[in-house]
Amino acid sequence: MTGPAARAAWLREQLALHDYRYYVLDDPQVPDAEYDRLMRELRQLEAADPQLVTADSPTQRVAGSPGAAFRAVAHTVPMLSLDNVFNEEELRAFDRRAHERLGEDAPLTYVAEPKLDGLAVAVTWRDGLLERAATRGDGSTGEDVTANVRTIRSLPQRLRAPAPALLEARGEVFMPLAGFERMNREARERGEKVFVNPRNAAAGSLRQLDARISAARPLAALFYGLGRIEGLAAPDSQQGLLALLRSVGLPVSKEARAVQGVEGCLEYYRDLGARRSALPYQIDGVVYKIDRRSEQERLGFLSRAPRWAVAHKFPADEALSVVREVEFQVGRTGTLTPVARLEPVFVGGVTVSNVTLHNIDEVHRKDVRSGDTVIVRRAGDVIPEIVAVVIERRPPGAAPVTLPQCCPVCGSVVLRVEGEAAARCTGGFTCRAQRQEALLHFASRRALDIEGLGDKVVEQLVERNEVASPADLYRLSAAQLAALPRMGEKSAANLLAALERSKHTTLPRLLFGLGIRDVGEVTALALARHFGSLEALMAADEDSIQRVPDVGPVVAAHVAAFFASAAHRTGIRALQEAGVTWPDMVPQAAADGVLAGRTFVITGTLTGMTREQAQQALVARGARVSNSVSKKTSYVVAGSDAGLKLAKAQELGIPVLDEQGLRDLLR
DNA sequence: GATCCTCGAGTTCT
DNA sequence: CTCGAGGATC
Repeated sequence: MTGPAARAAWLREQLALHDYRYYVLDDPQVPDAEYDRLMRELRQLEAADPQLVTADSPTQRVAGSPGAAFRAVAHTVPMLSLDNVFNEEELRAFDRRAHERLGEDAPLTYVAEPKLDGLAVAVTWRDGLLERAATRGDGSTGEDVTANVRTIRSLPQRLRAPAPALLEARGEVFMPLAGFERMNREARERGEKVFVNPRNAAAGSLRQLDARISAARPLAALFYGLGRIEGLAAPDSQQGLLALLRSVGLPVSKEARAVQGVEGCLEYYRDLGARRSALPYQIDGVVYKIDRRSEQERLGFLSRAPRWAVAHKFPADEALSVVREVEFQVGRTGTLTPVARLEPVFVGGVTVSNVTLHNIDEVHRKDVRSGDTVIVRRAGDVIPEIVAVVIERRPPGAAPVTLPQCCPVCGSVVLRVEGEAAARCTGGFTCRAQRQEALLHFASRRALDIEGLGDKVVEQLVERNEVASPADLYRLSAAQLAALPRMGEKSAANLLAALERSKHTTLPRLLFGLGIRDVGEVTALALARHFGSLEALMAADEDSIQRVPDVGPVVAAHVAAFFASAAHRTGIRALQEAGVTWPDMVPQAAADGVLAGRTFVITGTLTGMTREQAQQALVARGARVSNSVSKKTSYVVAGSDAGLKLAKAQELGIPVLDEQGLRDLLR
């Protein structure tokens, strides 16, 4: 692609990037005039050749205009932004240029600091008293936010002596994560709107016209730069500046550190990156500044950024994308789950094109519509989510998503039980999607564990009407399997062997695999233990099923109804006839063993054994193994890379065992 | 009746 | 991992 088409694509990309900075980060990096210039050029290209117009082109939307309600403040010394580097190579190039300009061969001393995800501010103290605070704005003029900044507790109204006659310090106002989450939780409880991320929360709080509202917001600030200073010589290094700021009582990052050369910078970057999620505030990268002021002065400035400092960004974990459509998937139990199909977007290190919206209420709460521009996040947790819709960019005429009346797969009526979040297809096993998902569940690792029977194979088998129920799987021939696409003789033989292996199973696995509503792994085990055999369970009435621990009226009714169905009874007989067997279990009332009465939670990665093996070893000794940490948990076994569960255990003061500790205990 | 503890179900990508 | 909801407990 060359010529106008390539240029148009480039312009769209640039504009999207600026939109992202504007809407998501609230931190535009180009003046409005530059944005307008790019937009004008794109419009001209598209007017000359309408074929160049794409649906997601920024020319196709209605623009919103930012309001200005605060008094303007001119910055005597411009507030510059920083140039960004996104990788090691670009950082090396930056360092090389600095060396060349300085005519210096030895490694340079840098001060490395976290780049906070907040709002840059300039705060002035005259004779030690806080006089004025301003946002960066476009760099030469910002907004007067003195009243709001005064409410930030970590920021002194009066500097500690000896304070210079005048000090304009520059820093970042931000919202610590704990405060952000608390504030959003409270807002949600009151039914108010929540903030998309800490950055927007900080920006919104600072722009509050009513300073009493800002005062209630958990804002904080850290300082790192100098605007003006009078009555005292400016420090001759960045380290000296940080020391001065600290000495007059201003908050300064504890993470700031002097490092030597590019290698020192990279080491700092990797270290901070690894600890990023454990920091109490959100950061989007690292800033390196050449330490010595004499060197800073010799390097000077580019048009709008200093040549002696650079921001090294972490890969973004939020990005903008466009919703192609919202589809409804049908699950094993018939649940209709809305899924947003997105324009593929690279976020958090992977390309995301599908995002679940959980249920229809969630869709309406976030008000996601086809064609909407949305903010997609894939943060520490793996599963991407739609954080919010950028309302300003909604295409005209976009209609709200509605729950389908009929199942999109089989056309059966969709029913939504009053008070329940989920809507269900009533088709049961007549619905192809439900049959397919039920088979996949039956074959899954924790059920019959049929290796090689993945979604593609099952989809084919169901589509060709070769398999309708689990028992049909065991009647498949090598020839039938080998006829499937992407399935050769070898794979077919492997799958048959896996099917053969799966015939020797256990009662809990079978019960789980049948897919009775509300019967998962744990409940299946409890039922198996209590009744000992499938026959005993099938013969039991609702009341006796309720006597199983943790089974109440709802679950008991589902179990009884399942086995009352003639189709299910036939299906089970067919499985037995196909040769599926499982040993009966000895019914046991309560567990005994050395660890009886103790509850364990296993988290993280173990090295010498799998989590399943650890679980079995514990259960064999009479312990309970649960999935969630609470006051009732006796021990948490934490392998490497343990996450929130370990944190929760520490918070609740629950003893934590490492892998060795677990071994000792088992011995 | 309220609250806490669990379990179940659904989901993404490499 | 998160959310919703069932079950147990006070």
